[in-house]
Amino acid sequence: MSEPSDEPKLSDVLRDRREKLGRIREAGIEPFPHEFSQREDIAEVRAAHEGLAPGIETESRHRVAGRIAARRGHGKACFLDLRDGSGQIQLHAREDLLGAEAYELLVDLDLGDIVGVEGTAMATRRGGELSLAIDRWRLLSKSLRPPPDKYHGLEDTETRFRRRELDLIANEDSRRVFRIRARTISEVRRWLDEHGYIEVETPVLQPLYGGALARPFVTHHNTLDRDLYLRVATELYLKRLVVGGIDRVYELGKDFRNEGVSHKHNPEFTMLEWYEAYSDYEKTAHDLELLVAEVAERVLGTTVVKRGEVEIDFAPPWRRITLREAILERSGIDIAEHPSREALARAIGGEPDPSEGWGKLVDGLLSRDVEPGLIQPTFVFDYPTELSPFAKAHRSEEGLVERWEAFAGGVEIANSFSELNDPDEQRRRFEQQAAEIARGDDEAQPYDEVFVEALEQGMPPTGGVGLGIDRLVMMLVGAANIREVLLFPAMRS
RNA sequence: GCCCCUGUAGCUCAGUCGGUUAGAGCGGCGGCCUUUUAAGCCGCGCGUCGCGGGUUCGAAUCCCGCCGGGGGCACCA
Repeated sequence: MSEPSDEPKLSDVLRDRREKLGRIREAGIEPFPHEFSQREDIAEVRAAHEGLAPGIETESRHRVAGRIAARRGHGKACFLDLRDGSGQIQLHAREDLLGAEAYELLVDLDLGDIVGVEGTAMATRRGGELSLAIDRWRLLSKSLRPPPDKYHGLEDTETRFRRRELDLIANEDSRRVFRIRARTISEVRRWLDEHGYIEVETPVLQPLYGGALARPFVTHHNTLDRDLYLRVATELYLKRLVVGGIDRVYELGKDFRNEGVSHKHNPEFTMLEWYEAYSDYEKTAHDLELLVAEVAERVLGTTVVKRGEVEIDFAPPWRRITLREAILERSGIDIAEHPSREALARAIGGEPDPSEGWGKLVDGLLSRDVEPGLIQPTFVFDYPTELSPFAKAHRSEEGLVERWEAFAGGVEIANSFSELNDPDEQRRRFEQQAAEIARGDDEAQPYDEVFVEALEQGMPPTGGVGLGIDRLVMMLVGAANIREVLLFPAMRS
């Protein structure tokens, strides 16, 4: 659908618009003028005349601009729907107000053309719809391609995702999703800023990747003649900043993981990570439920969101359960009774993949049996050490680390731990990861000496959180697919 | 990577036990209409039936391959 403009055979629709453009130029009208200043947002005009009684014609003049979304002609008058970024308003165009020539040119416009108009506010007699009775107008940009169907909108998913501009033109639902996304990100920032966190930017291109169990994208720096990785997480750099004395730090940006796409995965996605010194995973859990509830309240006006038929309430406190209990509850398997890889594999019943250690098997139980059932916001606490190379050992449970993951709508939305700050223990964890790599796990962590040395410098006890922004937005808008909340999601091609 | 489904006009879709010239609504074009609301009325179909090959007297329809999309599996803190 992205053929060049000199395609050999234009459809009649396209040809007609080209011809119309020619006629406009011949008439001495510039179809792409430079500006249309001193206009009001359509939403402001609407607000100024809310509740105007049917049949009333005011003297109140307004100047607005936007795209023509629909037209209903009546001979020597017509109605146009004009939409800008703030909203939509009806225009009443009458030949007696505009003059014959201006009226004819207006009627000759196409749906999708962008115009600026001036007129007085009125409400129609029967419907009482607020309208502008226009007496001046000007073409601001000629549209050479037809807009999507004005009633059905644009439904083809491929076109909606590949040509998001058409989706935004056609579908109010889509416009709403991305307004909510923007407000969500801004409210998350505001919450962190107000709680004393410093926002930072760390490298996206990294000589060594780390901070998450994931495969990276590899790229190449030409003049340095070396491979670099696109970050899979911001974790290790942010903790170095905590070592540096930034006690409350966060970064909100893209991570990249070389993985397949699914309804909850996109190769590049927006992640928030924050770290608070002198804190632990109990505190971060409390902060997360507070943050999400406050953001939902500010963005949506409620902590309750609908997801299909189900209502999810983000008001704290969220349910808390240990990983062991969660798995026992959903699968009947008590992982504590099967401490070896072989025993657990036997309990599950499948033949274990040689690249899967005990931790991976536990992880499999979690994502297959537990995660889909966690609809109301839930913290799952206390994970196997093997799965969490950067989390601190549990203060009382052998073999576990102080880590939780938060789930809602059957999807993981956040992850947190009491950060490991013992450099020697961190070294041992990296060695464990090396063993996983040797076993064939290509998502294990490469050894990062600079990071360990940073810990040797001394890092205070710290709580850290990663919150998946796309997934949070999915929850807030009730989307079942991550692509609905990404403007330009990854597509096969 | 595997399995299933799918691709028809600018948009939304019908048509597929193989059979005349491929249809509808919206949009577009021409005409009527000065308070409509998916405005209405009259007339006009604007098309590489995803692409390539095959079977057949005849293919949108059946077969094979390719490309795009969707769903599921796998993968994925």
